[in-house]
Amino acid sequence: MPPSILQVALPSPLRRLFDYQAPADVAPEQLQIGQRVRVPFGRRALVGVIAGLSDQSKVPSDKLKAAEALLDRAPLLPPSLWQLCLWTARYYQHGLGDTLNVALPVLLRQGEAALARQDRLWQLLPGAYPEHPAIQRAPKQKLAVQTLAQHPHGLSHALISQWGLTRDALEALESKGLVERIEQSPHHIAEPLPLLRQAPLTANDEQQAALDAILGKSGFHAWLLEGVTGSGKTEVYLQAIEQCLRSGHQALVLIPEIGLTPQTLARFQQRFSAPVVILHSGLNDRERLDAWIAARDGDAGIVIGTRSAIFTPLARPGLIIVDEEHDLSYKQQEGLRYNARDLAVYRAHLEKVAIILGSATASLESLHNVEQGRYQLLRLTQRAGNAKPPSFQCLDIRSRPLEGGLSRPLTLLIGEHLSKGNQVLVFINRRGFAPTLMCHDCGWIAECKRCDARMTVHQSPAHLHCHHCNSQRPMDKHCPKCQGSDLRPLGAGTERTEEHLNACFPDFPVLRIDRESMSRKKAMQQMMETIQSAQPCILVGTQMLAKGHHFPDVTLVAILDADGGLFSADFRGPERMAQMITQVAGRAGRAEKPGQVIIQTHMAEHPLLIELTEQGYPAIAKRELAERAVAQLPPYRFMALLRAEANNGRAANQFLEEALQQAELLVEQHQLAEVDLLGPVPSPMERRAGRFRAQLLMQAAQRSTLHQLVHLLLPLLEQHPDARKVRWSIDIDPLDMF
DNA sequence: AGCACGCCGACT
DNA sequence: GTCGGCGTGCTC
Repeated sequence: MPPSILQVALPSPLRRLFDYQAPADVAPEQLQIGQRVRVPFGRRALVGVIAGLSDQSKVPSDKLKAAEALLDRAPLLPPSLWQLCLWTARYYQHGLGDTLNVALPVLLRQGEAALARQDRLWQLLPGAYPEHPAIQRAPKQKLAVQTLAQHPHGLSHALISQWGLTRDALEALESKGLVERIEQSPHHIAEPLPLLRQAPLTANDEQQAALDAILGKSGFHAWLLEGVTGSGKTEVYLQAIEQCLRSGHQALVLIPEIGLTPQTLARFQQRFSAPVVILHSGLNDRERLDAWIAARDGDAGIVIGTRSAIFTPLARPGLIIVDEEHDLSYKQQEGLRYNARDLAVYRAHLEKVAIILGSATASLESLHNVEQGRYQLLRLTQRAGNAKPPSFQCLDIRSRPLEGGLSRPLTLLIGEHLSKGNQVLVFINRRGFAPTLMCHDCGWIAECKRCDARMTVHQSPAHLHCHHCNSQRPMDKHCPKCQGSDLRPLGAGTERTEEHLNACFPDFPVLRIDRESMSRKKAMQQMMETIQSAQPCILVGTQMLAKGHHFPDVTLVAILDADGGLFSADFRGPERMAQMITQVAGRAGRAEKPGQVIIQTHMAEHPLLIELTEQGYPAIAKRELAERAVAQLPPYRFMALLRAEANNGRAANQFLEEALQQAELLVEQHQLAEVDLLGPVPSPMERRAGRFRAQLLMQAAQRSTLHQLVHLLLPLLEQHPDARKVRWSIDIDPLDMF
């Protein structure tokens, strides 16, 4: 008798499975692990996934309900992706149901059929050609005809936007009798198309060596591709993908979350005629599901997406790429706190395919994996066209007055570069007008009412804004403490720097690039046009400037305030700062226009800055790693962070105190070796959005010890009566301590 | 997490 | 008199 009790993973924070009887109309032989079922749960109906089958249950039979319906005829996910989800839940100590909830597209979580829609295809009719007189004044229609000409078997309606086509243009062509719409079942057999739309660039020696290495191995292999900006990592990706496609496989590419529309994506689409699926935040639920199905069924050759794309199933995986692998956006910072880069490596292992981790400033974790022989290092050191690396220089601003965050010598230097017809990039990692509003009479400072933080001053419209909880309030007119009216913004953010530069250089455009200025969609396009026109201008911006884009006509990069990173309480502070400065610096310059990088600082003799300017990121990374080894910090030791927050400060702390006691007991009972329990301590910013936050840090020399401890501890915490009064979470391999 | 049940305060 | 505050308990 085949097992007929379903153990179902449900979208609920409860870290366990729920038993059900098979649906009345389903024979036990039809049941398989990985199928979705709709089940009654309390007073509602939920969609869950069968995670186990058994012929018995510990639940008394009068409490056992029957599932309402079986939603899939076969398991939803290919075996490797199912394994990845199981592993993710175990490794990050999260419920399987909630993990699947993160991994699956919304419509599948709601019970939608996991089948491609009946495919609507657009196809050229005989007599349609790009020079057809009826479309000579309609560039979009002309483009559509050109594109459809490359798809003799029709182009799926779902993919038209990926090819830059619009429904309107196609419908206009339809009415002109030049194209037709056909309905086709999704798995039609298409004849192979020419793979490339555009010839590859010629690889230089280093790129070729990297490609030879990567393509010379089969099965799982992890490569760390360390390439300075401009050294052509993307070309290595593209040619590796080309070979992957030629062998009939699919490639998965993870990219960081980027505010600016990345040029990289365009290069993928321009190069290949294989369907490229891009999972971006603009997709609606149906489009996302269609892309997911196209990937799972092997209809998409290349899948590109941010963090969550690591959970996209592939019918024929051949290669995984993680671009800018050091980027923090790969780590999810709430709920299931997974790191997509780390999952990607595990997934490549499961799928038995190669993975390329690329970065100009590789994370210390990855460099450590190279040391350990787990990853193999490939280096690209030459910049395209033999462009020289930028020259670094610290500018000591002690006792120099700053205006808009800029010292006089820097302002003069900016003027010089502009007058030579060059562009200038000013990096300031602070949004708003000024980070502080102070009463000049009594020293009062405007603080957030809900956080332990100062309010940031914003202009146009003038208001105070807390960047931690997003609360806003009108600017004070009088000091609430002494009634004085001399309230002054202190320090500079992007708005103030922009204002100052506008005043200094009225003849040159000043373009501000930060979250505010980018929220207007057209603004960004206009800016990109100005930048690409190569006319002299000044770019002022935050981190956003440091990601993705390259600005070939920039010859001066100014970093206004490097000192924050020098005093960071976080042990990753130096690594972050060195990555940031190197990344910003890498945006500038090309062969005939070498870049100059100026770092304003009060600490010009700080060893880290000297090391960075004289030896560069690799030297810092090497020394930092050595220091981490001595200090027994990650990646030489493993961390898990138990966080708690509550409306009342004592509750969070008390919960963690009790967790500490339980953990100490477990360490003793199970003789767990080399474990440190540190805390509980208040979070670096104790109060945020009105809640008090504290944390308990657990460290161990062995990953498995830490895993065991947390695994034993969590059920105890769940049972704890206070567990409902505080919000708590566990973070495995935390990347920041806030 | 949801959702219901249940027992005390200011309102149509 | 009720609407609704959130404490507590449960979900196969």
